[in-house]
Amino acid sequence: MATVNSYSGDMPTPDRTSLDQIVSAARDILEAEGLAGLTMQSVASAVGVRAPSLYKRVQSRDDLIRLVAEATVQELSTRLEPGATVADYASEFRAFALERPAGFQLVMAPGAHLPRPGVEYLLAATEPLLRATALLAGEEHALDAARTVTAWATGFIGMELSGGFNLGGDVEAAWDYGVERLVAAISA
Amino acid sequence: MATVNSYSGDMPTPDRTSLDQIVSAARDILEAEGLAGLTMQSVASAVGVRAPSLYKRVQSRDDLIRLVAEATVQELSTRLEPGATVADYASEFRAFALERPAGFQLVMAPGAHLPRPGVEYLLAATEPLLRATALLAGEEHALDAARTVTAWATGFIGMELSGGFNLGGDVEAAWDYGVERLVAAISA
DNA sequence: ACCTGAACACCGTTCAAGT
DNA sequence: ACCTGAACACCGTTCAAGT
Repeated sequence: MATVNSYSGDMPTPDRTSLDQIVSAARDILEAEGLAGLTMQSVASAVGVRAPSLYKRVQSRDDLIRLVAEATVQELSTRLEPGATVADYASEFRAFALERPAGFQLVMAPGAHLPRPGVEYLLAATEPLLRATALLAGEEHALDAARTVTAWATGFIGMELSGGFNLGGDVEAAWDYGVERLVAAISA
Repeated sequence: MATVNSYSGDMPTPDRTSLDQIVSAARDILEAEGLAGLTMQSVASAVGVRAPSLYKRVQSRDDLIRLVAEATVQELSTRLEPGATVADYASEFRAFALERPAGFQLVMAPGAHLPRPGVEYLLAATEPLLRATALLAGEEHALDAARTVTAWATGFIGMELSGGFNLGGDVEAAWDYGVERLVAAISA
């Protein structure tokens, strides 16, 4: 006679985890252990299953990494509210990067052989910046200006995260100097 | 009786490879196969020995990666001749990055858990740029200006390499626009 | 002295077998 | 239907044994 916890013929077993839980655990492991530490086993263990079970929800480790990247851009998008100035946008961009450095790097500077988030996620994140740069540089230079600001901010943050500022000096002051100069540079 | 090729007691066997050859092979593999493809076995096979032999010249895979990063910065340094303008410097920087994208990324945007080249290598590479920015921005802003230019160029190239320019538009024109604006921005 | 095979503890991934 | 152990082909690294 079947008890509540035993197998009862053809009754489907309840799911022991979910894709959301897997991606969320993967994001935390990425920040704590780096990309090399993001293994199928570590993720599986974090959500309470064995590694092979992950393949029910995810096609491969690369697929999981792509989902992590997409969740990261999506979170970034919600942080970058429309209506902000270019300086606000840059500030929020940097704050996010310092909170989730590994995720930020995965999105903004992935290695050549790493999966990239779908274009639609990147477009959503750059939308509000484009509106801010249009105000400064004019509609016809909005894209160039947005790229210039994004490139600078991404490069700056990357150097900051990888300790590239070992020549000394005040990092905050260097950021403020850069924002000020960039904004002036793209203003028509 | 011993022949030429057989072991003759205590005579040391001639080295079958060298550290230079190992690092050089590793750099080529990095570009061709990515960091994940840079395995001790692939490097060993490229230089004609077995993986365990590499540990005679290299402490670990991470140590080898550090040596690769340092050789890459060193090559970059020799390319960045003193006396160049900021625009020249940026151009050469980008040309190098497009030739050795994986090495460039390893040096300029390493993940948090990757080995970094020693500071002396980075200092040597930034020296000529500091002299160029001093001419434009004045001695007291030379460092801030150099960081701003380097951050922008690194970010731009990173976006270019990772396909971040999928919103369309002319990448060369965007580069020229950025250089022009940056140079103007840091000029006193 | 340098190099190697064998071994160990890990990876990602597949698949038949369990419930 | 979901989950698992066992298996396979890989990793990095160590070490005793070969020359």
